[in-house]
Order: sequence, then structure tokens, then C-alpha cells
Amino acid sequence: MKQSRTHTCGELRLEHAGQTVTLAGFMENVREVGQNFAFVILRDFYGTTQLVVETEDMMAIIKSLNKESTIQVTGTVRERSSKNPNLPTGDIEVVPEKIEVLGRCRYNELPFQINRSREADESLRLKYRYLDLRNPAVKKNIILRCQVVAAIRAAMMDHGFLEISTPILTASSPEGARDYLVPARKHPGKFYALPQAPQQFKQLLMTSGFDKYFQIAPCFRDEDARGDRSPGEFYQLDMEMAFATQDDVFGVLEEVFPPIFAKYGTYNVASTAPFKRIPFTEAMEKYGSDKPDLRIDLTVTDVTDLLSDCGFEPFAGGVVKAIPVTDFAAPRKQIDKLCADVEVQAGNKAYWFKVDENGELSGGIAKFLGGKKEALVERLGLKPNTFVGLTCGKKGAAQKTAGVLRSKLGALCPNHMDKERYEFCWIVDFPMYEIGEESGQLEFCHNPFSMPNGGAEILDKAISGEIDPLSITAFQYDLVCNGVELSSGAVRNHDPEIMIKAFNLVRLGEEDVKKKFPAMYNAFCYGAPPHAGIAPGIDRMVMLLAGEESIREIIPFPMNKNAQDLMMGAPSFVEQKQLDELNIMVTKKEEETAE
RNA sequence: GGCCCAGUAGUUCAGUUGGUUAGAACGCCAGCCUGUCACGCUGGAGGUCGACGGUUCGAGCCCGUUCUGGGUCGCCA
Repeated sequence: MKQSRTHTCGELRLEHAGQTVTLAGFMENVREVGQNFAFVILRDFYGTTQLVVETEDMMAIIKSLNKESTIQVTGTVRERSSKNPNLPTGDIEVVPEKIEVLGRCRYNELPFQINRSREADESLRLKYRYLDLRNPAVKKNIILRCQVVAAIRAAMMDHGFLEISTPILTASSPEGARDYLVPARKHPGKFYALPQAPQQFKQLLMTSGFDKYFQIAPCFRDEDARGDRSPGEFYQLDMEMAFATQDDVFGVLEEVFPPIFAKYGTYNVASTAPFKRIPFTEAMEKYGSDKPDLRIDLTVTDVTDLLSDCGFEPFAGGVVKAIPVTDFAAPRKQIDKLCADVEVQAGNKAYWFKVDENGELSGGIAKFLGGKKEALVERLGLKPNTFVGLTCGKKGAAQKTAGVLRSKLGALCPNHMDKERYEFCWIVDFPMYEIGEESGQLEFCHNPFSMPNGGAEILDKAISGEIDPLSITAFQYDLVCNGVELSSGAVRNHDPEIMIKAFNLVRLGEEDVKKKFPAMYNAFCYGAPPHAGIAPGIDRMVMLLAGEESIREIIPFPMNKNAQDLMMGAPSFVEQKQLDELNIMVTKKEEETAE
């Protein structure tokens, strides 16, 4: 059987009229408009072409087929007598002389209509993902992903980076997320782990003298899913640079990302270098978040000194934050909904008052603010027709709630949010340590690989009690775009002595460092270059570019929320023989009832 | 693991105060239709109302339990 084609379904134009062509594709639709007269839509990856069936024998073949069957059609291209200007191929049609069935669709009813698959229940879409992906509207995100990855690769190569693959089967790491473990057949009781990130490998590559490394790296973490976080596996643009500073890393991404966002994004405006740099504490204070959406022009102001004793009970003894919103027009109903939404998401209440058109305070908690009006007007620069959202509580809770309130206010007030753009910023100067909620003791805030700002000296001062270890910041940074945390990175701690001091502060010693990160520690003892890197998430980036709310829309074969692949049936039970080989005993639970 | 929402035809949904035979749209099947392009017209098939239990003369609807899916918090160095 000859399975070739002379043209694709998106290709034929008026100039091809008169030619004999062969097309192949999916039979998308049949419109019968008379006895032995029908229009058939043939679809392939590239587009659709209309076939016009006018003879009894061709009609018989078409009528014998279910939609979505694949066929090969040879026929003559003809100018349409009624053209369709909405279609690229709308000027022509193909009159088939021969139709060959390539793949028969055995079902006349599909789980969902292909062109409306996005409306179907998601678990159904995932089970029949191969049909879902036939929908051009679903397919286009996957194509976008390919283009973005290709553009990133090209840009990184241009900047002198080498793409190096690192192991998928590696050792379990003691810090961070839950590992996916793989039993080692030859070593009963021992396990490989799938990498949560190529973190240690890329630092070892720096130690080996590879100057600039990158990888579109699969990462595996056994943690629960979110709308923007796929369970199990995801991809990062993992990169690392030797003899580099924080600014060197920033410089690369500030050159690589804006053109890609401007070219492939839903919005064609992206911030240019240098991106705004915001210290962590300032971000929390001003935006109530360490991933602020800078498209929103609202900021948070501390009013604790003015309002903590104003007589409004919830404010007493806590921190109070205010967000003034000028030219506020939303009705009372929307304000109530806003506050309710904030409470659900932040787990903490939001309050409000308004400055009416006459400059008087009204609504919400205004009656508690009588004596504070002038001070509030001065602090917040209040003008008539201004809404003021308020949050309170312990410092962190008040900030976080204000952050939630700020983003909801942005969504509510188009005059305070220029949505059609990509706004990048760097969040810098993260704290090195924090007091752990469970332990109540000093712990690493993010990860132990970051270089403390001030190096060995600052750590010595903290160890001797001269300064508060909580005041130490790390060369640790996040890249944020439109309120989405795109990536975390750091200047790494490449000095074994500083590593030990950093660990000393959390009550660990050299032996612990060696035990936790043996390869890296040993390698650094042979002389390592200072190095820095970052790892932007590919999936989230494509999500932003595609304007999708769910990360599953930009992954070809996503798992569901419960980390199941409904199409392949993973995870699944395996043969007893396999378990025996791996020295694994499984207590039978659901196996009896499994299909 | 906590909290919130949903589950009714192949699909997306409606279903009033608990009351006769559970509806619509799209899809599917049959017939008609020679310029459709979301083709149109006529007719038809299609239901364990997620499951189990309870209240009631009577449950899609009320109550309890449970399952499944989605969102969110915890978690994600």
C-alpha cells in the first residue's frame, strides 16, 4: 500500500487548481447536502481541506466510514464555486477519484467531540489524551512548547552554554522534597532515586571545569499537585556558570527570556533588561508576597502605629496593613465577595473603608477611624473615591493576606492592572536561616547550597553571637513573572570551610556535610570555582506564554491530581516475579479488587 | 492529611416545595435535501440520576456513609 501524499491538508491554494494530488488525514466531518453529494473535511497536522463527493461509488465509501477514520485520497484540485474566506484552503476543493481507508475508526460515538474536547471532563480527556490532542486547539500548546524549548536551546548555545545530560537514576538526597525511589535489583535493600533536580551534578560539572552548563532537565518530586504544579515530573531549564556572580546569571536570562516571551507569548510586551530587583523583605512589605505581580500598580503600606489601638477589636495588638485603591468603582456586592475570597485563600480576614466623593470616610470599618482620618489621609495620600483594603494579624499573616488582597484588587480593577504584558522581576537577598515551625530552632531557609552574603566572616559573627543569624541573607534569588515564580537560583557555596560554618549554625558539623553531600563536599576540597546558577521551570513558562491556567494544558501526556496516568494506567500492580527479583514484599491490599 | 465545590443520556448541562412516563443542546441512527462550511429539515434510539444505607405512602431532590474528579491549605531544599 502506498501511504505517501503529495500535499498536506493545509497547503492547497487556487494556483493548484487542475492538479491531481494525494492527501491523507482524519475524516473530520461529512456534510451530506443531497443525493450522492457531500462535503467531507479532511484534517491533518497542517490544516483541513474540503473534499467534494459527487459520485455513487465515492459516496458509498464515505458512508461506510465513521468520522475520525484515516483515509488517503487521490483526486483533482478544483476552484470552489462558493469560497470560504475564513479558511486558508477555502478557495479550492478536491474531487476524489480514489479513496483508500488507512485506519478505520471503529466507533461512531467518541468519548467527546474532537473540536470541543476542551469542554469535556478532564479525566475523560486524560484517559483519551490521544483523541484530545487531535483537537488543534489542544495541539497548539504542545507545538508552542516545542518552539519555546527550541528557542531556549538556541539562545543558550549562542551564549556559550553546553547542554549536558545528567543521570536519571541517582542517589536519594537527604534534603528537599520526597524522592521517587527505584529498587536496585543487584543490591537488595538499596534504592536509586530519581533526581529532584540535577543540582549536585551541575555543581560537580563546574568543579570539573565545564564553564557554562545547561540542560532541559526532567525533575522528579513526589509531592502533591496544584493548578500550576504537575505531580511527579516536570522540566527545568537548569543552568550553571563558573566564576560567575549573581549579576552574571541575571545578565544571561535578561537576554534570553524577553525575546522569547515577546515572540511566543499571548502578550507581545515583555520587560527588558535590567529586570527590577526587589529585596525579599521589601517584597513582603510592599507587595505582601515574594512573587509579586508587577502589572498591578497597588502597594501595601504599614499603618500599625495608626490603627492598632483605634478600637477595632481585630486590629488590637497586631500588625495592620493598608492598600489604597484610587478611582474605585466596584459596588458593595463585589467588595463583600472580594473579602470572602481573600478569607478563603489566605485563611485570614480582610477589612475595608472608603473615602467618598466628598472626602469623608464611609463604609466597612469607617466608624472606628474617626479620630485617625487626617493621619490616614497623610500616610496613604487619600483622595476622594478611594477604597482602602486592610489586613491584620501577626506580621507574616498580615503581609500574606495583604498580598492576596492586592492580587484580587488588581483583578477587580482594570485601571490598576495593565494585563497585556510580561513583567519580570528578581527577588533577591533571601534570608539564609529561619526558625523552623516544628523544631522551633534555627534551620536553613531555602537550601544549604547558597553562599551567605558576607561569607565566612558573617557566619563567624553569628556563631560568636555578635549578630543574629536570622539577619544573614544569602545570594539566593527568584525570577518572578506576572506573579508566577518562574525559578529559584543562587550563588553556590563552593568553599568547604564556609559550608561547615553554615552547617555549624544549624547544629551540624563536618561529618554531617560529608555524609549528606559526599560527592560535592569531596569535590570542593580539590579546588572549586565560584559558581552560580538558576533553574527556570519550563512548564510554568509555557503556561504563561500560552495564557493557560492549568499546567496540564501544556504537557503532552499529563498525570491527574492524584499522580495517575489514566491513559496508560500508571501506577499499576506488577508481576510477582518482578517483585521477587527486586526483593520487595508487598502487603496485599487493593490488589484483590484491582481490575 | 484539612477545608470547599462537583458527580443526571455518548458529551455539556437543566431539573421548581419530595409527587404521573427525568428534559434540552450537541453527538449518534434513519429518511429528505446539488454548494455546504457550527449546513438545514423530519423522525428515532439512548438513563443503575456515582455507590451503599436511612427518612417517607412516595427520593434525582432530604439525612448519613463512601467512592471519584477538580480547586485550595499543608507540602514543594
